[in-house]
Amino acid sequence: MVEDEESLGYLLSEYLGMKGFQVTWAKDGEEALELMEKGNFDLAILDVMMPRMDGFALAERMRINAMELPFLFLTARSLKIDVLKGFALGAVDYLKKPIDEEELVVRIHTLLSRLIPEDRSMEQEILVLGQYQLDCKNQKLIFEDDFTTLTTREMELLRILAINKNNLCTHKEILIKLWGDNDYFNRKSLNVFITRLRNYLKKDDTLKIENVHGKGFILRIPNIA
Amino acid sequence: MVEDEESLGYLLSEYLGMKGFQVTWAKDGEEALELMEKGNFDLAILDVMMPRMDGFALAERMRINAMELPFLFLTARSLKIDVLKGFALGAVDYLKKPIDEEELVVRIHTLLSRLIPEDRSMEQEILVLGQYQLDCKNQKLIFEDDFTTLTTREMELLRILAINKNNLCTHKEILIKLWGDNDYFNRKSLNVFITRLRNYLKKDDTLKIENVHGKGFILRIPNIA
DNA sequence: ACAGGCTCTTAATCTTTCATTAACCATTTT
DNA sequence: AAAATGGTTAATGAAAGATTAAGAGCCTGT
Repeated sequence: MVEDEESLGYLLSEYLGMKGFQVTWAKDGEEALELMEKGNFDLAILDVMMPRMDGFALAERMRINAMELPFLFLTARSLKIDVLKGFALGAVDYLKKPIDEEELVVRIHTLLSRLIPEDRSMEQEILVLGQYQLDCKNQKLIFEDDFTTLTTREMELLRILAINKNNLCTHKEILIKLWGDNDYFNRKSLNVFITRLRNYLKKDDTLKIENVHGKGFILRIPNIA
Repeated sequence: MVEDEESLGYLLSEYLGMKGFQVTWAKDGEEALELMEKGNFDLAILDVMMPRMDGFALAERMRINAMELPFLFLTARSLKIDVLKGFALGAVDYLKKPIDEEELVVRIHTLLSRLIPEDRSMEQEILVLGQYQLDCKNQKLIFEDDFTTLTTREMELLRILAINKNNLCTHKEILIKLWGDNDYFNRKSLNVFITRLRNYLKKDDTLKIENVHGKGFILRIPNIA
């Protein structure tokens, strides 16, 4: 929750805590962005009217920093233009003040129940990567008649890159999925694994793991017509 | 849409149809249930106050009949107890009358994008700039078969200009959005980036980044008839 | 219990990238 | 003409990334 106002912030964080949510209260946009870097949140509640960086600007910055965190706005400004702007920025809800705490709670529950169930249980077993094949279940990377046995981490990383081939996978996304936490050391680990995968994949020189500075990686696999 | 009132029902179904939705209008709960039996719907919009069977009762019946159709309520009764009851029944949203049609549209879009999993259009933002395409997620500026990887700042700046194509983007607006602060040095930085973008874009000489002295910049893209 | 593989993390070091700043010139406004 | 604003190019330094090697756990079998 990002809320500059002491009284409302206190009231809401206490109330939501009482209702079983784990709430972290940031008092301005800067603080919020720092906290979000760590990454372990399910939903952000942003006040629109804040002195230094308003909620809209914060949402914009979140997008720029590639935070894939759903957010909703709280605001007294119920002008139509603001509501539309809010949704245009990608908000999942837009609540007008005065906030009714109980309503907020049920709306959060509704949103979370829609947002969290992201089960990827039905994944493909064998992914084709250029001249390679990745057998996820057996953790084999197959090239012609030969194969390498990958470690669990290597396989999971390659699998994420492969599923999103030719599309950016952000550090955050990868780290949260594989390490459960986005910090300095895990990020270093990730680099080591990227190097390993690059080595494994160099038999097919059309495959490239590209880096997008400050953002993440892209496994580039040329599309053959 | 289930709405007993002639005028509002007509207005809304027309408006939503105009906005590209395929709308079926049921005038009471019974009719709604029949239609739902056979029809393939994505979302139900239920008025709460209806004479024979109200929206809540209808939602209850839908649950009993195991219809797994997401629904939202429209109502003039904004009593807290009603809002809570609405969500308790499984509503995905609860909108208070008077309805603002535009807000309704964006809320429906937001809901559908969350509810229909295959919708990846949100992330795949690709803007067309003359002969170029800007792939925002991957930070690529594509020209024919070739592409350049842009830095984050370059991409964000070009994105803002592109979204407001042929319209002025003020320095202030840009600086607040990308740098979070509007001062002398950031402004100098902005100039450097504008120069870079002009370089990237010169393969299509119909594209121009114009300066409006003392105000800001305009990305001019001729509209082809 | 402990030796020997594995696997992952941490460290150390080197390379690359990119936003910023500076320096200087051009253009526009007053 | 002076002052302010805008444009371009290049240098700089901090941050991010790449690579290699060493260290720390963790199984497994004896």
